[in-house]
Amino acid sequence: MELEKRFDFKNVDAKWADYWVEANVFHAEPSDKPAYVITIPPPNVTGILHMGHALNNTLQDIIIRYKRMSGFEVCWMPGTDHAGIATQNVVEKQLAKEGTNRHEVGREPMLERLWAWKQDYGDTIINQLKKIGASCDWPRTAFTMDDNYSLAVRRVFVDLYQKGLIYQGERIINWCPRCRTALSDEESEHSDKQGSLTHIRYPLKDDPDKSIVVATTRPETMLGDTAVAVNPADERYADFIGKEVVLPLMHRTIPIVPDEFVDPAFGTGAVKVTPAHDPNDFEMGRRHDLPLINIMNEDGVMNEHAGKYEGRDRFDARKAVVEDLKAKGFFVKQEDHTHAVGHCYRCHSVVEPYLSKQWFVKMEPLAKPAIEAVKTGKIKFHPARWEKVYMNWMENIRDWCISRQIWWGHRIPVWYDADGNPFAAMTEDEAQQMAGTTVLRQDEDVLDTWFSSWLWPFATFNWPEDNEDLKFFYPGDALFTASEIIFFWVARMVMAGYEFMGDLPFKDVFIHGTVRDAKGRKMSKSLGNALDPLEIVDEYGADALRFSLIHNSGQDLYISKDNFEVGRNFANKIWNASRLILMNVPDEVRLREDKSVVPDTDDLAGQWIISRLYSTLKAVSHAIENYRYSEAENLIYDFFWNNLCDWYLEIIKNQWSEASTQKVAVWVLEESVKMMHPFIPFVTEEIWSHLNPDQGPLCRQEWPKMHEQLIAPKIEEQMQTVIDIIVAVRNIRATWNISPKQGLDITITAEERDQAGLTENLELIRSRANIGRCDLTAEDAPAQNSATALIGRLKLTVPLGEHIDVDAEKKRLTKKVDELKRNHDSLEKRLSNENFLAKAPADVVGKEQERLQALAHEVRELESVLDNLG
RNA sequence: GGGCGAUUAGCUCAGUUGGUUAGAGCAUCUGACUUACAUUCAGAAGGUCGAGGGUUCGACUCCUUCAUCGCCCACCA
Repeated sequence: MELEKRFDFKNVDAKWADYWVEANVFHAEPSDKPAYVITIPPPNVTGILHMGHALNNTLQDIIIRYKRMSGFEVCWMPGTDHAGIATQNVVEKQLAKEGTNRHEVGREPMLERLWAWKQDYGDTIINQLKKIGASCDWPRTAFTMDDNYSLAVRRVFVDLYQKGLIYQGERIINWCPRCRTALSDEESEHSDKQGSLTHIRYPLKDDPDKSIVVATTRPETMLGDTAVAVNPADERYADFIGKEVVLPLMHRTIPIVPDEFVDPAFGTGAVKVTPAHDPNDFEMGRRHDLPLINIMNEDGVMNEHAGKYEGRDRFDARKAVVEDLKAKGFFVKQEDHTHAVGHCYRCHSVVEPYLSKQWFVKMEPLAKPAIEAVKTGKIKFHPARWEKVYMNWMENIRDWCISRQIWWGHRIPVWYDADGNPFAAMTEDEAQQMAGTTVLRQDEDVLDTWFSSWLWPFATFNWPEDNEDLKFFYPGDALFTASEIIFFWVARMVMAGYEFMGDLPFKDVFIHGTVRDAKGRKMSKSLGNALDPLEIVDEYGADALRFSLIHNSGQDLYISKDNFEVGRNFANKIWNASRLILMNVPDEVRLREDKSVVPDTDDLAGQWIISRLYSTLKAVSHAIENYRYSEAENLIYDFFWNNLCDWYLEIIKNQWSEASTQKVAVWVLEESVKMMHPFIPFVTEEIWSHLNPDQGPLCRQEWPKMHEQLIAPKIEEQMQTVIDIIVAVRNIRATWNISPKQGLDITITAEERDQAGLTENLELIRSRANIGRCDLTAEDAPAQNSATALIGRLKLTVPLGEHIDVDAEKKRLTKKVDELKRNHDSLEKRLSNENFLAKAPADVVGKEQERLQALAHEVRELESVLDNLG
């Protein structure tokens, strides 16, 4: 059996990406195995795979493949989210190109277009996930607007409505004038903007010479003012309270009211009150029974209540109002002012606080068990600090505005009769029965996209239907995500889980970093700095993409193209090492009967590599269980490359004819590809198919069985000494410019107790370091014209004749001795410190004493060598 | 205005209850056409662990102050 000379990752990637899906190897059904379920953030149907997805899905796939191999019935539910506003925006852009808009097209035809769009592009990201090897349960692929899912959404709405947790109310909400819909607080992203604070004079009605000056960041809203407020304790304005001012430009008379909310220290200490356009003003308006004047249309254009400004866009009106105030002498001044401005999280338009009738969910009761779950440790965040972020939000939770004035989504299951009485029901029939009439009108609005996302962990298993899947796969185990959607999604899933399933949706929440470019900027299409994962797959391979991402994953990842070479090189290394082994191991050994038996070997290198294999396996399993993937990868990399390839495969180069060598080599390779598979699935799957054509795919094999007793510290130590000696010889060659081809004689000076272990391995040292004679002696070796190296208690002496420059060697050794002396002296000082002796634990002191002796020994040795060098 | 995180080799990152000689990969330098791999092999060099102070026998690790960068939250117009 031979592998192709060149590792063609493109073929391998395509072959297995297809096979895994077609053979349906990732499908899970309720069974007698324990379940392991992860909750994947369903990507938007608008999405194409970006680096963040690639990282997120790789992390998930590692644990999933690991758990699958470890005997769990693993379910990773794939799917997409309808992403209401985002998707509608995309299709609206198409319409705009055609010179029309959704209002011209009409609701039903627009929905048809949206569905058609979903049909055409909805699978894009799913197909891309397949290419990077995400081992999802593909036949279960879900969509948040599937029929059964929609049923769950309505069930939840009606249920919460009946419990009194959903209500309708007229409030100031975040309004996106571009999308023409309400947004939740979370959907309005605040960022600091350099703006200005405009000071405006409002003259008193009875005494126009006197006036009160207010300050505002949104001058145009003055058109809707219905009062001015001052703090009742503010002496400056004591006389003004109860009086009236004339609103400039509008010539309306409005009262001056006292309100505790006003901070005398800010601005002028007097606030214009615009109840229809500011949440605080709205509250003040309620307290003082002020009228609400809405001056703006849904698209941000001034309406008939804005007087002569009607028909002008809000920012346009802002300028005009300021100009007119200046012209009429009401303008006082404008000063720079930085403040946070809300932006639509989908289209980035400036969000307008807007008075509107919307549906809300009362969140406090839902938050209670969700807080409890994290407090008691039933749900854990990794890293744990994110718990604080979650808690802070949960404990200060505010009601959730869930209605959206768009068409793409779950239509609110509420019907109104002729008098406007609402009936929340699963179907129109049901509503008709409740209403006692067939003349009903359904609410025009749809639900926030997250109102369906938060049901994902159980709605995807056909809740509310009671079924085996749901019983078996709920609750789930882990969730992996970036921090951005902790509030949007993670927190709400926990609440929904407790409210509707009576149990948490997952136990571990793993928050990973954000992928940034080499300069630390977020990768984004608009910046043009985004690396396309599929391009990387094409150029470096899917394994390289995965391996390199994890290799670089600390907090946030700073990624540039070169970073993917690590993964590509490693995959190539795996390929070639496998090729070497497959070339040298006969079929009867490779296909042997006793596949489960660890081969016996009595040579040091064989025992060593097996010991290293199991040391690594143990550490890797442990690291994966603790979500320390980059650590696991380093362990694997170090083992495979530095132990297996650089030493073991080199050592056995001339002993391939031995049966035990063949067995060890093929065993180590088999166990290695299993161990590496979660991280680097494509190349390992391919190699496995050559190693074991008849045992089914590697992804369904069992995780290597641990053999604790084969971890042999003594063997590893012995081998390490051998390695150190060989490295020392190579080092001497490099220092004195002696070709590896030129044989050398060496003498190893060792105490009696160290000789036994060495004698058996001299042959190994000789062949690896190209040594002619290798003497092992307890006597001191002659140092004339020789290079010297110390390896622990051993001394290596290499006579070099004319190759050596004695003065240079003296200089080199002197430098070393000085360094050793420095260490020795500081150690000695520490060991003579009574405090240290008294307070440090005995084993630390003991270790230090041993080390001091060793150092003293080394210093003596080198000094004597220096004396005798000649 | 609050809260959080980061700062370790030229670059990207490790460093698990404080234990002394701080580790990788890439890049750099030197050498190698060795029949698995030049996406390779052998060797080397490179760090007062952001700054100051403190706790301790001992600090990259714990506390504190500061600096720089980044993130999140917040209805001060």
